[in-house]
Formats: sequence, structure tokens, C-alpha cells
Amino acid sequence: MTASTIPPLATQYDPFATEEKWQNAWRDHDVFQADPNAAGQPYSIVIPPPNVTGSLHMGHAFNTTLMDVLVRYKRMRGYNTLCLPGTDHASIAVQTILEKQLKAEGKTREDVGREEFLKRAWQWKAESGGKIINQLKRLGLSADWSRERFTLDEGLSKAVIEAFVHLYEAGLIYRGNYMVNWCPASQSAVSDIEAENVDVQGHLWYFRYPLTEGEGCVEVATTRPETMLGDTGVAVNPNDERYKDLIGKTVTLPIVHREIPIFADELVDPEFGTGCVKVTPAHDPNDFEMGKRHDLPFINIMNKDGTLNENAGEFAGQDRFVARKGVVERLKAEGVLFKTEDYEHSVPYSDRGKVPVEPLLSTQWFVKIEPLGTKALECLNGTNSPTFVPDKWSEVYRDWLLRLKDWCISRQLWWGHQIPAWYVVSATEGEITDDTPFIVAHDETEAWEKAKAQFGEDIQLERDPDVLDTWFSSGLWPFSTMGWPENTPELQKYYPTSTLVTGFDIIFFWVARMTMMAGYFTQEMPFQDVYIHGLVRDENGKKMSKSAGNGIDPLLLINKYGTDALRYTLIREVAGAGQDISLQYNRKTDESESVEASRNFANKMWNAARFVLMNLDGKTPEQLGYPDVENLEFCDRWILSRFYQTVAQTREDISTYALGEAAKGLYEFIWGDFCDWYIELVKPRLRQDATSNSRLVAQQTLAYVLEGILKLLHPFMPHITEEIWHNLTQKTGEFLAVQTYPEVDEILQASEQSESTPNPEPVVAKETEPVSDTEQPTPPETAIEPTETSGDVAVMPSSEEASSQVSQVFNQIARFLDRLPDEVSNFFGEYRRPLTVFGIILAALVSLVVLNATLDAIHSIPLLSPTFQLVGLGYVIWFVWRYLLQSQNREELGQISNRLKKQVFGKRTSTNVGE
RNA sequence: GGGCGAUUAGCUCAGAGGUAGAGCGCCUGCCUUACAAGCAGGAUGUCACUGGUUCGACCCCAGUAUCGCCCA
Repeated sequence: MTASTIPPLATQYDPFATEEKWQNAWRDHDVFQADPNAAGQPYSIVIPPPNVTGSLHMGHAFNTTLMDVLVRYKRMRGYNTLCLPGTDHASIAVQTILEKQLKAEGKTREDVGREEFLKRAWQWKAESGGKIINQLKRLGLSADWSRERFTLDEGLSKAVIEAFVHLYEAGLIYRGNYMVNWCPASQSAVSDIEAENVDVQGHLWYFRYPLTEGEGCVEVATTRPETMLGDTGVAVNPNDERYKDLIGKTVTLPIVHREIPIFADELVDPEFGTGCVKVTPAHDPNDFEMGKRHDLPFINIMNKDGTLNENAGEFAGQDRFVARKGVVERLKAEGVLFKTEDYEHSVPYSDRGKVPVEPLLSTQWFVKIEPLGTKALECLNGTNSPTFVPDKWSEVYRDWLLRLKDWCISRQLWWGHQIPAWYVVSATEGEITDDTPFIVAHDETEAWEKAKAQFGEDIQLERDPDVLDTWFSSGLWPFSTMGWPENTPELQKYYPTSTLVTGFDIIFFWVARMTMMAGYFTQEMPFQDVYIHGLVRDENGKKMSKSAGNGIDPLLLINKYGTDALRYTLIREVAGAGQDISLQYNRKTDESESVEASRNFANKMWNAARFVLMNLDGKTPEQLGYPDVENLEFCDRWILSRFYQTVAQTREDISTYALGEAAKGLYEFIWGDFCDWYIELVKPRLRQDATSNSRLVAQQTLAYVLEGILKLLHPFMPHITEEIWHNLTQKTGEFLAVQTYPEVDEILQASEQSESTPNPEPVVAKETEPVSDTEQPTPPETAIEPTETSGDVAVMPSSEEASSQVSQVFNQIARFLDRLPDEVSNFFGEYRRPLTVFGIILAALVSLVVLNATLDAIHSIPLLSPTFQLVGLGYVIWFVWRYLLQSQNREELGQISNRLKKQVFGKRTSTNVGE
């Protein structure tokens, strides 16, 4: 294509056509396809698989954008990149949705049967999963879609069964009768972390249990009076003087007239209530412990649907809350209820069922968690693996690993991985009981073989109907998605993964499950870094969640402002890593001022490109060549210096996960420096005739910096930058997404390399650049803190040219500007109008000439010179008086210098977590 | 009850031991041939409160209050 045919851009950026166009192009050209056999240091991310419970909300958009910025950045840095997408089957959540649908049809799951139910579930998965994947694509996620996974996939199911059998054979999975959190709504056990404590205004009821022999009674208090029907003891603290005499005696339980013992246990808090505690071992976790210690009977009074059973006598069949009232009435009638007080306490609610969970004794499958937790803890303590960003979350994670309880992994549901255990039901009259012998096997064939070998030919097998906790399969996600248990090329290349990006609310649910599983099965932690981000809050500061109904569909904002605008808003808001972000949003109009501001930024970018394209005479940056270092004018030097400073800062920020800072820095450079200043300053030169060298250099610099900006901004705003880049470079079959990320002092390196040739050919960025094993980030010093070689070459014309007085003065300014990029911005910021600044600069020239000698001397103090130059003599005098003449203040100088250095050179003290 | 975080302009948020910042919003004037989704200019703050350290505290320390989150 000839350059002169480049058509002008529209005056406004149209995100909608652009986004679809490039999303399709990236897909059609397999731009994000990972190749484990290709060269390059690996960078891999497996996305946290969204639940197939409908569609994505803003939190997912936030998470997805953060990941994609990292992935796109690393890809442009030349890493061999894998971003693996997928979805999670979300056992309880999806089953709840389906049962709700059935209920609307007046059916239950038993009515339709397991097979039909699962058919519906898969149908639901197809719809919801498709919607979610589409949303991820609309967000511009640069994932390898050919590797999309689902936790119930064949491969992942194989991994789940392998893991289960392995853990079982290692003695880490057992079946036992324990207290679990029972959710009467979903009629399934739920794990501890699926129970959420809710503060409720309840009552504390006080009863008297009469001593079986003699006069007197004990007074107990409870928030759940109906459980007294299952009481099998009364406990007191062994050191409680009030009740010493009662230990060993018995009381007679009202209503049921059971004789139960009074015993002593340390667990009892003598300060609470009356200091006597009724003990219901089958319906309270603490009481369960005491019941085991003191060998009490475990009387279960409840059915799985939350109604009372035959052990509750006259209350049998009543719902637990109906029975509560009835029991209170009866106790009142019997005269043993003597006090009722209002009492606020917390009640565990089922996350999914939204009803209070019932502590219930039942037979479930458990994972012995301690050995798994120990391994994860060792990795954390030994090698700080995984590395949490921000660091504070590693403490949260450690605390949790230190107090693990065995993990109940069976769920009485149908949607999920069915437990690979077969009961020899012929041994227990065709029923699965607590004592039925069982076989754990990879499949039914193997189960039969094992069973026959053990129990003979004439047996009957039945598979455990329950499924596994969803987190069991998602705990394997980082390696099961790469083909584990096979040792695939993917595992070899991309595992362990580089970064996990997730919200802190999921550290225990998921992150810890993955580290424990990975530690056991792969002997290493599944990711190097865990980048924990905050939650997206709504316009009222509340956490966005499906249940609160305050979520915002990201597509609403994408359809209004474009993907890049939404992405940029989410990133810019994240500044303080790990901080929650609030999204401004008007629910009535679906408008958001902050996203609109980002949309405007995109449009600004678009129009800057429009201007540049209109002034390049139809030439591409390649045709124009790099800016001619020998003929740069001072504003060219200034913008190049600012550009390289921005390059260094952006790289530094991304490598430390300071994505918000990176985004803000780009905004300031693009709008504040490039658009407001450089383009304005360069306009007169562009109006000069075609033979003007000044004009050519301006064109070269404009084209070069614009292309650099597009690269810098691409991870944040992938679509608009890709679109502009193609307009600018006129390239086909190539993509900005795989160009090399800008490097500091690139044109200097190029000009040094081609010093011998008069017209240096631009160095065309290679698509992928081999990265050494230990990648060295380009030191930002090169740009920001010019050394004698690079700084002076970058900024100063050659000494021969700088002979005249005027040149010297301009050199001085150029040096001044180059060394003080931030201060220049501030300075300019106070005098926005170019003409005014020009006048000021003229005035400054005079001052500078006068001060030249002084400043030259001061130059030899490299760190301090910027300050002296910036604020001039007055400040110097003040400074000398303040810091140098007062001896007691000299010590402060070091600290202030450091601070100053930070101000001038940007934040450079942070460690390179990501590299 | 334990822990973590926040509290800075109307809103969303940066910030730093030495005169308080950005974006949006607001006010004024401009369709200046990249952009009115823009440009130029302007107003706006007991930096939550109370003590302490300091020559000097918005910043450091202690406590209080409010909000949010996590855990029990």
C-alpha cells in the first residue's frame, strides 16, 4: 500500500466496530495461541474460572482486565505467554438455580431423576458458559481460546478422580460420621467456609433442669431451645466454685424426661449465661467435642429437611423454627422457663441456601487437611512461595493455614464430580449405611475387579450418589487445565504459573486449596505471585454481589463507552494495589462519569493520532525513519526525554503490579505532555515547506512518539491502539499486540549502531524477542538520570554545532528540560499557554546565562543540581541557609535528597516483584 | 469479641515531616483548520476528632469516632 493513500481518521473514535474487528482478527490469526514448544521465557496465567451461574459482573471485569494488562505486557516483552481461560461448574450454586427452575414447574429433582436433571444442568452450562466466554472476549482478554477448560471436562474429571484415588490411597481421604454444616435448603453438607456468620437479633432462653435426686436444679441458657430435646448432658467449668458439688449428679430433662449427667469441661465459659451449659452432642460443634470426650450419647433430633424427627417426640415432623416456639411454650407451661432476654448473636447461614445452617451429625467424606497445609506452610515460610502482592495477604493466608480443620468434601448434590467410591451394598442388605464396605477406584470396571477380589463374585455394587465439593476440582485447576496427571508439554513449559490474579475474598476458598493440592501433587506451589486485588464496590460503597442485587453488568458500560474505556477506568481506579475500588454509576441512565472520562481519553488519543496522520505526508514511521538525533530541536528532545521517562516508569510500575500508577502516568504523558504541549509546539514547524529539515524532524518525532505511545498503552486499551497502529504503520498481517514494548533510549541505540551510515534505517521491532533466562529490566537511570554518555547524546547537539551563544543557551535549556522532566511538567502546568511559556522561557534564558557559571559548578553535584536549577537563586539561597549553614539540619539533607530523588526520578525503590 | 483497611475539594481518589494535588463536576470565555467527548482561565479544603513528639504534623506516635471488610 502506498503511503499517500492513508485516509484521514474520523473525528470521533468509534469503539464498537473497532473492538469487534480486532477481536476477530486476533482470533483468526491465532495471535494469542500459546506454543509450549516455542522459545522464550514462559509467562502463564490461568484465569480464575467464573462460575457458570449466569453472567459476569463488574468484579470479573476488573479481575479480567488486570490479568490481561499483565499478559499483554509480558507478551510484548517477548515472553512465551499463555493465558488459559475457563469456567467452573459451581456445584451448589448451579444446582440451586436449577432446583428453583424446577420448583417453578412444580417439580423436584427427584421427580425428573438424576439423568434428566444433569441434562438440564449441561444445557444451563452451555448457555451460561457461552455467555461468560463471550463476555470475556468482549473485555478483550487475550486468552488462548483453544485451551478453554471447564471443571467438568473429561480431562479435568480425570484429574479429579486421579487426585481423589491418590489421596484416598495415601490415607488422606476418609469417610466418617462427623458434625457438618447442614444446609436444609439445598439439603447438602456445606464446608465451614461456605457458612457465613450473620448477626441476628434473637433471644436467650433460660431453663431450669431439676436434679434427678433431691431438691434443686441447674439453670442453663440457650439460643436454640428446641435442641434441648437432644440434650444428653449439662456441663460446667471445672474451676467454677458454684457448681463443684453438682458434678457427677444427674438432672432430668423436661419434656422428654431423660436422665442426663452433669460433668465438668474446660470448654465451658463460667462467665457466659449461668455458667451451666446444656450439651447437645448431635447438634452443636462444641457439644460434639464434649460429647466425644465424655462419652455422651449422640441423639439426632432432626431430619435433613430441617424438620424434627421421631426422637423429638411430640414435635416430630415440625419445622425446626416451629418446634422452637412449641418447645418454649411447653417449657413455660412446665414452669422451667424462668427468663427470656433479647440477645444479639451471630448465626451461621448457608452461603447459597441463605438459611441458617444446622450443625448435623452425618457420614461424609473428608480430606485430612493437616499434611497438605503443612506443605503449603513450609513453602510460605521457606521460600515465601507464593509471593503475595500486596504482602499483607500472606499473613492472612498463613493464619488460615495454621488453624485448619479437616475438609468435608462430599455434597449431597447431583451436579458435580460424583465421588469415585462404590459400596458393596450386598453386605448391608442393599442399603448404603455408615458401615457399608466400599471400594475407591478410577472407574466402575476397576471397582468391580477390586470388589470381587476382596468380597467374592456374588456381590452388588452401588456408586456413592454424592458429588465432590466444587473447590476440590478447582483446587487442581492450575495443573489439571494443563493436562495433569499426564506430563504434558504445557505442564513442562507453563507450570508453575507466573501470576494468579484474584480477590482477597477467595484466598481461603480457592487460593489455599490450590496451594495445598499443588503442594501435594506437584511438589511445588502452583504460582509464583498471587496478586490480590480489592473488591468493586457500588456507588454507595457496598460490595457488589449477586445476592445484594447491586451488581453492574460490564456489558452495559461497554456498550455505552467501549471496552477500552471500561478497562482503563477499572485499572486507573486501582492505584493503591489491593484497595477496593468504587465505580461511579447512575443506575437510572446506565451512565458512569468515570468511564466517560476514560472514553474521552480514548477519543483524545484518537484525535492526537488523527492530527499526526494528517501531518506525515502519508508516510509511515518506518518510511520517515527514527528521529534524526543530530537535528533534534529542544522540544523534540524534551518530548523524547519525557517519553523515555514514561517508558521506564510504566515498565517499573507494571513489574511491581502498580497498574493504576502506570495507567495514570500514561494519561499524564499522552494528554498533558504529548497533546497539550508537543503537538502545539510543533504545529508551526509542520506548516513549513516540504524541504524544511525542522519539519521532517518534527514528523519523525511525532510518528516515533505516537507509535511508542500506542505500544505503551496497548495492554490497557488494546483495541483503539491496535486500530490506530494499523492506520499509522499501514501494516497488514502484523499486530500491535505482538510488537516489542518500547525500550528506553531506543533511538540512541539505533543511531549508535548505525553511526557509519548517513541515513539510518529504522530498526523494525521483531515480533517476538528471545528473552534471556534472567531478564534484566532496562535500568530507568538511562532515561531519567542521564549519564555523561547517554544523557548528553540524547539531549545535546554535537559540540561542533553548539558553538554559538544561542546554541549554548538552548543547550542549557535542553539539558535543563531533560534533567527535570517532572519539574518541567509542573512548571508548564502553571503556565498552560504556550506563548506565555515562550515568554517565560526567554526570560529564563537571560537568567540562565547569568547563572551559568554558578550552575556549572553546581552541576558537579548531580543529585542536587535539578533542585537548584529549578527554583533558581532564591531557592538556592534559602536552601543553603536552611540545610548547609545550620549544622543541626545537615542530617536532614540526606533524607530530603532521597525524597527529592523520588520526586524527580519517580518511584524506583520498590522491588521488582514481577520480573 | 479479635483482626485488617479507610476517613484529603461536591464526587472518585493520589500525596508527602517544611505554602495541599489530579480527574470528573461547578463558574467564565472560546466551534483557534486533531479533538466541544475539545481549548483557555477560575473558584473550592479546620487533610474525621483529641492529645503527644517536633522549630514545624495533613504526614510520625497514642487514643476516640464513623464506615467497610475478614475471622470467631
